[in-house]
Parts: sequence; C-alpha cells; structure tokens
Amino acid sequence: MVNPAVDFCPEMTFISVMTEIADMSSSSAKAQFILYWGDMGSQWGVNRSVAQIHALLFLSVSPLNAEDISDQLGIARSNVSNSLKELVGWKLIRRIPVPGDRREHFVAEVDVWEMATLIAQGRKEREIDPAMSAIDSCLRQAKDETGLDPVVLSRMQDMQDFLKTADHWSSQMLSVPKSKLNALMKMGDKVFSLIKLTGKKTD
Amino acid sequence: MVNPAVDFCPEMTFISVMTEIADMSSSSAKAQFILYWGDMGSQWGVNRSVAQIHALLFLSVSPLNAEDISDQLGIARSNVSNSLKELVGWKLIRRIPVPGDRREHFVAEVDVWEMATLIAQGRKEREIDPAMSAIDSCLRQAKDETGLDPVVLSRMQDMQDFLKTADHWSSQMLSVPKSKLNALMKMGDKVFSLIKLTGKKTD
DNA sequence: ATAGAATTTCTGTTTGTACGGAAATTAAAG
DNA sequence: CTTTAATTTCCGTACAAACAGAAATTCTAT
Repeated sequence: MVNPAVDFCPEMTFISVMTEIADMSSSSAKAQFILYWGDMGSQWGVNRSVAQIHALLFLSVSPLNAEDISDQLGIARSNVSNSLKELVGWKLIRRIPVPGDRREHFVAEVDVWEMATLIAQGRKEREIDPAMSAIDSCLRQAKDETGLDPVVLSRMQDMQDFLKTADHWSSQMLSVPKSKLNALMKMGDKVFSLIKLTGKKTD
Repeated sequence: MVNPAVDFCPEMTFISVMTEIADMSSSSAKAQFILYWGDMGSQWGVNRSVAQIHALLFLSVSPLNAEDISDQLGIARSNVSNSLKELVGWKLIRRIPVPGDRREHFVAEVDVWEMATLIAQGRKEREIDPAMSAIDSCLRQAKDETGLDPVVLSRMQDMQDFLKTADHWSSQMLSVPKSKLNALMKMGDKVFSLIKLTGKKTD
C-alpha cells in the first residue's frame, strides 16, 4: 500500500497526488498541465509517469535531477529512473551536466515542432516499420500459396501499397528542416484548395 | 480459466490460438495476416480481438456474422459482440443485411485510403480534441494566475499553437476526397523538394 | 582502495484490462 | 402470447503493466 491513509479513505489517493506536486500551489496551472498531460499520455498508450515527467521537464526552466522529479511528482525514484531512460530513448529529453553537482540532470526538448518530429520518428520506427515487414512476410508466403483466394491477395497488396506510400510520404515530411515546417503548413492551405477544385470529387 | 491445458502448459496458449483459426490451414497467409494484425494492434493500443476481427473482415469476400467470427478466430461470442460494436463505432466495419438470414452480418471498409481516413478521424476525435480542450483550460487558468513564471506560460502557448495548427492541417487533409489523395501524395514529392531547396536550412 | 552517494536492477504488490461463460434481454416467428 | 434464436450485459478469473521499496551495482572523490 502506497499510503496508509488510503486504507480507510480511498479518496485520499487523489488528494495525496495533488499535494505531492509540491512546490506548485497544487492546483496551479502548471500542476494542472502535468496532471492532464499524464492522463492524456495514458489514454494514448504512453504510461502516466513517463508523460508526467515529460510535462514537468517541458515546463521547467532549469534542469532537474531524478530526485527533484521524484519529490515534485511523488513518484518512486526507481520509477523515475526507468521513465527517464525511456524519454531519453525517444530523445524527448537529454542529460545535461550541471557544474558542481555530480547527479544527472535532464532537460526536455522545448521546441514543439522538434518534439512532434521526434515522436513521429519514434512511432514510425516502433509501429510502422514492423508492420511493413510483417505484411511483406505475409505476401511473400501468399504468393507461392496455391488456392489462395485472389481477393485476399489483392487486399493484402492494397495494404502493402498503402503502407509503402504513407511511409515514403512521412519520410519526406520528417526530412523537412523544422525551420521550414511552418512554411509548409501555410502552403498546405493553398495546395489543398487547389486539389479540391481540380476535377470532380467522387465522394 | 480460459483453457484448462494452460494450467500445466503455458505454451498451449499460443498453440490453441493457432489451431483455433479453423478453416484456414492454420499457417496460411491469411491466418498469418490476422495473427500479425492482431499483434500489431495490441502493440498499438487497439486490443487484439478487435484487431483480429477487423483483419478477418478485411480479408473476407462475403459478410460474416458474429458466430462465424467467433468460430473462425476462437474468440468468445460476447467478446466478438463487444469488439464488433467498437469497430462499428470507428466506422471501420458496417452492418449489412443478408436476405433470408436474420442474424446480423458485417463487412469491412476495404478501401485502404478510406480506412486510413477513418482511423485518423477517430484518433483526432478521441485524442487530439480532448488534448486541445485540456490545454485551453490550463491556459485560461494560467492567464489570470499571478506569479506564474512567464516561461511556463510561453511553453504552454507554444503547445497550444502547435496543436491548433496541426489540427487545422489534419482537417484539411481529411476533407480531401479520397479520389484525390493519391494525386496529393504524388504532388507531395514536388512540394517537398521545392521546400528543401528554398533558402538555407538552419538544422 | 574505500567510503559515500547516485543510479539501476530486482522482486513483490497493486491496479487495470482482456476475455470467457452464464445470465438476462431483445427480437423474430409461429 | 409463447417459444426459440440472437445479442448484449454482467461477473469472475487470468493476464499484463505500473509501481514502490529494497538490494545491488556503479560511480566519484579522497
């Protein structure tokens, strides 16, 4: 049991979480943001601790060490340690040395466009690429399988085509220097209206 | 307990899954695809049953009813029922009446571009939109909060800006008729090279 | 080399989610 | 209105992920 008070008063869990976000008046905008972010993360497939730590570092002016984080969020040190490792793996945060302090300190990438790129890259590597090789392997097998319904084969191929195109497109996107991204987004509007005007839409 | 054999032989779980994909030679390309798809789904945040059922319907030539699915995948009827409901919610499958059969039958959207659009729409509604309103609420609070570090405020605003732009862009994208999507993707290449040539990149 | 501090790994517990089976509800046919 | 088939809701179990605390390891300074 994390907190003995919870034994006879379950609602305490919420309260203790709140008060554990220490040196922010507990319901400050910053604390709210961190809470929301953590919640969203878990909605999203990212675990809550990781998302909260990320939010905390994203809003932090100065580098934080593991203990700072553990204290401010009320999360166990070990947990913080693992979460930091994961965030470093995504390159969303990085270690930074603080003179005269031998503990490891961390700062977050604060450019939101850069963040988005990093997340997109990570998701591509962890989700799209494996999917593509899985489909490839299926199709390799399907092609020399006798008596396979041609519709099945063609659906699989459609899927492979789609993944290839999407993959290529996202690579292009990721290779655009972030200084140009805003320009691209703005140009997007023009391109879209152009496209929608050409020919007749079928749906 | 799902399967009594599992009690003394955990590996049986895998084996039983395999043999339960009944009338496809169990390691056929189709069965492989379904297995992969289910696995990917769970990697992805979608639960395995849902993903498997979707794959089965995607590769299916004719509409299937709940019992067909339950039998072919070896998943409990109740489970199939809930999963179907979820897939209908995403509009990835739809009910279709089969003359002379009072059971409900289902078919999947088979156009991969349409599928992608539906998924993107769903994710936007379930993940992006709530995030945006959460941030909005934080910022509303932050603005009339005295003594809030200006850096914190500006970081939150950056995030809000980003989400707004990305949201707008993706709306545009989703409103492109799918018949035009391929054209857009192809044009994409040109636009990207153009962008990368203009001016000097800063990273 | 050793003491002390910082970090990571390990282990048990807790929490949440997936899922099968039964019970309940709904819908159709006679 | 009753009977039977189809579907959904409910509930308990099983599985997996998150997490805290302790133990073990690594690192740094002396």
